[in-house]
Amino acid sequence: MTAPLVTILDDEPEIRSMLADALEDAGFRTMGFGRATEFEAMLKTTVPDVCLVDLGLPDKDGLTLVHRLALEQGAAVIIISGRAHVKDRVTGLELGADDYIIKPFDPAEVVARVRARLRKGATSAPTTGMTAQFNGWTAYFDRYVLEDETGLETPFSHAEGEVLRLFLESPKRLISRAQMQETLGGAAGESFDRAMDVRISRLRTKLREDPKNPRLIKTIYGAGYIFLGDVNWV
Amino acid sequence: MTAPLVTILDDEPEIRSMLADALEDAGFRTMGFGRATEFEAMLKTTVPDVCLVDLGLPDKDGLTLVHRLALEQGAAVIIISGRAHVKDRVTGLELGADDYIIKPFDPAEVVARVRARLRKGATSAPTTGMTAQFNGWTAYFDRYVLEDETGLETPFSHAEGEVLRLFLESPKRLISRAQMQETLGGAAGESFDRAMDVRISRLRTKLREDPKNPRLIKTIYGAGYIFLGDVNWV
DNA sequence: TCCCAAATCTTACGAATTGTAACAGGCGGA
DNA sequence: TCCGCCTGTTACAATTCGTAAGATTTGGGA
Repeated sequence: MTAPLVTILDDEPEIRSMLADALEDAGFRTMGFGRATEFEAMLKTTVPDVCLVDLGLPDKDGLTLVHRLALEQGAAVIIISGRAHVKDRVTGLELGADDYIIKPFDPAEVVARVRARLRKGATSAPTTGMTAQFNGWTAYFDRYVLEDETGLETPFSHAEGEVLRLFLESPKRLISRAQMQETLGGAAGESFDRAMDVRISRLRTKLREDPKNPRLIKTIYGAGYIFLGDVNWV
Repeated sequence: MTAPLVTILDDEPEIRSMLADALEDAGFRTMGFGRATEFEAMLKTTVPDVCLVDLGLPDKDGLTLVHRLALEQGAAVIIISGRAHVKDRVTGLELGADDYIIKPFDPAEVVARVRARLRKGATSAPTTGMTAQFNGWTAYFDRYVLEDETGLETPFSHAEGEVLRLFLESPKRLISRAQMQETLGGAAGESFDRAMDVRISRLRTKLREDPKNPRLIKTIYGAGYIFLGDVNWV
């Protein structure tokens, strides 16, 4: 199994990146979301291990989201909120949250609490497997190897794997540049997004895409990327 | 099924009764203790579901107690402490506590957090044994010896053993450099972290890894290491 | 249809990360 | 004390990945 996946749902980008940095230093994978709708779209294809949820979301009521998460998904839910009243905390926990952290918080404590949640039971959830098959390819994320339909193996790097995983977790769906930047560039410099293009370019090469006619990774000019391909996680 | 049993370990009688009242109102059974020794005596005959532990005990260090509890018993452990520093909270949680509540607290929140712990089935962490088998190798941590599939023995040092144990405890998962630093030398400066690389290099040699194509310990550039191999602790 | 600005792709290069050999200090046992 | 082992440090080679810059493509407007 690969590193546990922690999702971060918060409308403030600085908080997202601060949490992502701390969690990635601790060895977790992270995915960040600024809106509940994007987050919910992800849930359809991916099963996170721990969900950090900010209650003050612009587009949706966080509490009902928490309630649904706790009920439907096996993931642990940790609320992060500026509302410090005992009443808020109690209702949050009663609705199914596993923990409640008050803003402002120390990233180290968040990491510790995420670890505490994972320690118990949370591993029961069938985390997204470490192998995916698509269009003749097989991607082994534990070994960082991409396998041909003929059995020929091509290694891929961590950076390439991050992109590939993002695609495979949300196939046939538009992935905006910002979204990609978020879950990828967490640790890296925020400066130039050309880095992402290079990653994708390198990934395309390994997937032997025809530059004139990409079959798997399609560019949507001005919007983002879309990964076509019938993905099957094993 | 009977009501869950919550134990309260705190040297202040008022706090004990306040918590007991709130918890019993919520439908739990409770047992109160003013000293760690009494509490430990109880543990021999009874298995609580949730343990509330105050760190400021007169007769024993609360943290080591928490550590033992978390390790040996399957019970959930919630620390209640007057020490509010982030550092205290982090160490408490890292030692195995499931939650950390700061005095003064609202009984209603304690009840909510106890419920949250009970909601997810508490399962005890697997205690690591002294011997592990993986891919033809057998590691004896009590003897500091690594055994070949042919029975050939290679001794390994303490430093190498630390790394190997870390790998064997989390196989097929990305282990970040920071995480490794933490469980190994921790205190040392960040600048001299090359020591870790050397440890791993030496371990690789003993495992007879092919430098160009490591099969067991794989490096993830910019992220950490991953140990492939089917581990079986004995 | 043609043109242009913006967006994206690709290549080359260099900074940062990691591997490993060699050296040095420390510690314990003979 | 001497000797051997363990372990951290240094130095240099190898690898990865972001950045810069030029090439190419896209989409809208003339």
